[in-house]
Amino acid sequence: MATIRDVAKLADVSVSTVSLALSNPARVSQKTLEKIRQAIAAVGFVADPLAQSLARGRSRMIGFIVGNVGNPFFGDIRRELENYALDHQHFVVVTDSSGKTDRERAMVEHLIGLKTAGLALAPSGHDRDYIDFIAGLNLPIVCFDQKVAGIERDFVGSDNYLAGAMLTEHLLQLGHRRIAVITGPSHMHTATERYRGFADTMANAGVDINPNFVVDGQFTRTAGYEAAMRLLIQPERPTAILGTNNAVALSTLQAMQELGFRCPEDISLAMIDNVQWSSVITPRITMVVQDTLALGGIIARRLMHRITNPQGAVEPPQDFVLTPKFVPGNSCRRI
Amino acid sequence: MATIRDVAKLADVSVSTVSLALSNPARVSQKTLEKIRQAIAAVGFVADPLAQSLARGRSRMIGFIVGNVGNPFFGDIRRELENYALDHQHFVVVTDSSGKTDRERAMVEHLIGLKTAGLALAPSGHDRDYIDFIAGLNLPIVCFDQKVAGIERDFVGSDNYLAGAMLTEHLLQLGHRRIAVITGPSHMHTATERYRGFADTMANAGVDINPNFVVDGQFTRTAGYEAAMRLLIQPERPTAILGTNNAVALSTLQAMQELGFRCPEDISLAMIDNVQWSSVITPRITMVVQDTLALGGIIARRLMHRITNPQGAVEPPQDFVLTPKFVPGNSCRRI
DNA sequence: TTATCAAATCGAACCGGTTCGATAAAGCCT
DNA sequence: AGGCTTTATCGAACCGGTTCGATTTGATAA
Repeated sequence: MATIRDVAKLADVSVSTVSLALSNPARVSQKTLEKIRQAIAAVGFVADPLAQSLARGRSRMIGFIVGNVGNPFFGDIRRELENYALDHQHFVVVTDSSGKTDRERAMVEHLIGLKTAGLALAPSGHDRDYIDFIAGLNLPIVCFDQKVAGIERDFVGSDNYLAGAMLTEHLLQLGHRRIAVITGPSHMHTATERYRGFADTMANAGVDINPNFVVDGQFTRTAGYEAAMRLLIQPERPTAILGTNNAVALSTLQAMQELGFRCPEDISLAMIDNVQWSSVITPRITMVVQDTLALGGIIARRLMHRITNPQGAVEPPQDFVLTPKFVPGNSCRRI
Repeated sequence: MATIRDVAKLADVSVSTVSLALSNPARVSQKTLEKIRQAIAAVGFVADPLAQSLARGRSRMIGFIVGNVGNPFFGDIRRELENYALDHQHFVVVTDSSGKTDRERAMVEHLIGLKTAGLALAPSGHDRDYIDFIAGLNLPIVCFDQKVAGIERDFVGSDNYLAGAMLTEHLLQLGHRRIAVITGPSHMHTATERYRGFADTMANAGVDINPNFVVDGQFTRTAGYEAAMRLLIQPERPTAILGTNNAVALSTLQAMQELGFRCPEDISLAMIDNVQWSSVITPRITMVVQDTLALGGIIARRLMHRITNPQGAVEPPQDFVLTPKFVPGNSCRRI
C-alpha cells in the first residue's frame, strides 16, 4: 500500500503539502496540485482511514444501534440512513444490541472508541444510570423510536398516542365495546403512549375498560402469545383485540387460530406497526404503520447536519414526531 | 482520555513496558505488573482501538457482508457470529450491500481499510472481475450462502440440490404431476442447484416438465409475483407450485389469493427457506428450511479459527454443506 | 570475585496520516 | 529599490499505540 510519503517523494514536495492538497486544494498552487495528482495516480495512493481517524480524532463512520436489525422497521430506517450517509462520504456501522442494555452500552463504547462521527440510536434503557451514560457522551446523537424522558437529544419518532387512538376509534366506530388491548413494557414510551391513546379514546367514548381486557405482552412473541391466551380463555371474551405492536398482534392471531377462533368473524384484531409480508397474512390485518422512510430521512439529515455543521453541535435538541398512517385490512368487522 | 504514557509516568516505567504488560504479562515481573495495574486503574486507562489497529496493522473487527440484513436467514447467522465473536473479543461490523455488487465491493474495501481481522461474506457477484477481486484479498474470509465457482475460500451453506429434490419428491408422493417451479437468477448457485434438484427428481420419477411451468422469479418479490401471474393465467394450470425461495413463494401465495385460487384446495404450494411469522400465514406453507443457527456457528468458528490461528491462514479452503430440514405445513394436498 | 546467561526493562523507530507555526517566494505599493 | 502583504510550501510535533534490538539487572556457576 502506498503511503502519503511515497506520493510526496514522487511529486517532490513535502508530506504536509500533499496532505493539504487533499484536504484543502484551494490553498495549493495549480502546478503542485497537478504534480501531486499525477503522483497519487502513479502510486495508487488511498488514504488510510485508520490513520486519518487517529490523527483527526474523528472518523467518517456513523454508528447505528438498534435492538433488532432484522425488524423491517429498523431495516427501512437503516437503509435511508445508509444511503444518505454514503452520499456524504460517511459509512454506517450497524450494530445490534438484541435489546440488552448492557450490550448496547458495550457497543456504544466500542463505537466511541472507533471515534465515530455520530450515532443514530434506538435507546433500549430507561433508568438513571443509562440516561447519565447517554448524556455523558460527547458526540452528535440522534435518538429514535423510543423517547426516553431525561435524555436531552434530538428525537425522531411517531405519534404513538395517535396510533393507539386511531385504531381504538376505528374499533369503536365498528360498534365494538368489549375491546381488549395487549400492551408493551411499561418502561417503554411507545408502549405507554399507545396505551394512553387507547385508554383516552375509550374514556372519551364513555366506554369502560374491563381490567381483564388489559394484558401485558411485553412487545415480544412469547409474552404476547401468553397474553393472548389469557384473553381468549376468559369466559367473557372481547369482541376485538388491539395489539400494540406487531409481535403481540401476530402472536394473538396465532393463538386465535390455534384455539379455533376465526378472525374477524369471532374476534376482530388491529395492530400497530407493519410486518413483512403482511399482505399474505390472512386476514390482512388492519393496522397503523409508521412512515419508516420519512423517519429514516429525518434521522439521516439531522445527524449529518450536526456532524458537518460546526455550530450544529450546540443547537438545542429537537423532537420530530410524525403522524402514523391508518392502513385498513379485513381483520375488523362491524358488530 | 488517559493514554499509555500517562500510565507509564505514574507507574514509573517505560511506555514499552506498559504495552508489554498488557499484551504479554508473563514477561513482566510481578512487582512492576502490580504497579502498572494500579496506575491503569488510577488514571482509568483504556487502550485506543484505533491506535492499536494502526500499529498492529490489524483490528479486532470482523466484517459481515450480506445482501439484506433484514432477511431472517442472515439475521440468525449474524446473531450467531456476533455472539461467538464477542466471546472472543471481536466486534462484528454489519454491512448491507442491498445485493448490489459494486456496493458490496465498496463496503469490502472500506472494511479492508478498517483492517478487519476477517470477513464473513455472502457473495453477491459471479463474474470474472468479482472473483478476481475476492481472490486478491489477503485476509481470512469465510463465504456463505452462495457458492461461487472460482472463489477459493471456505464456504458454508446448505445442500440446495437436496432442498429442491425433497419438496419435489413430496409433491410427487402426493400425486402431483403438473408441478410448476419458480426459479431464481441463473447465476446464483442456490438457484441452479435447487432447480437441478427439482428437475432430476422429476426425471427420475419419469415425469415430464412442462416448459411453460418453469418461470423465472429472480428470487425477488416483484419478479416472483409476475412469474406467478404468468403461471396462473395459463389455461392449463399446474396443480402444485414450487417456490424456490421465500420471496417468490409468498408472492405466489399473494397472486393466488388475488386471483381467487385457494391453497391448497386449488393449487398446492411448497417453498424453500423460512420466513418470519410463517406460523401465522394461512395456509402454513410446506417448506424446507436451512439450519441457520448451525450455519452461523460454523461460519463463526471457522472464521475465528483462521483469524486466531497463525497457521490457519494457509489451511486449504473447505466446504461445509449442511442438510436442510423438511417442515410440513398444510399447503400441499393429495390429489 | 568474576564470567555467563536469562529475565526484565528501556529507547527509538514505526504505523500513516494531520496540523500549525515558521519560512520562502511572489505580488503590490510608494 | 525597499518595505509590506499575501500566498505557497515546509518541518516538526503529534495522534496513541506496538515492536524489536539493545541495555540493565539479577541470579547462578566457576
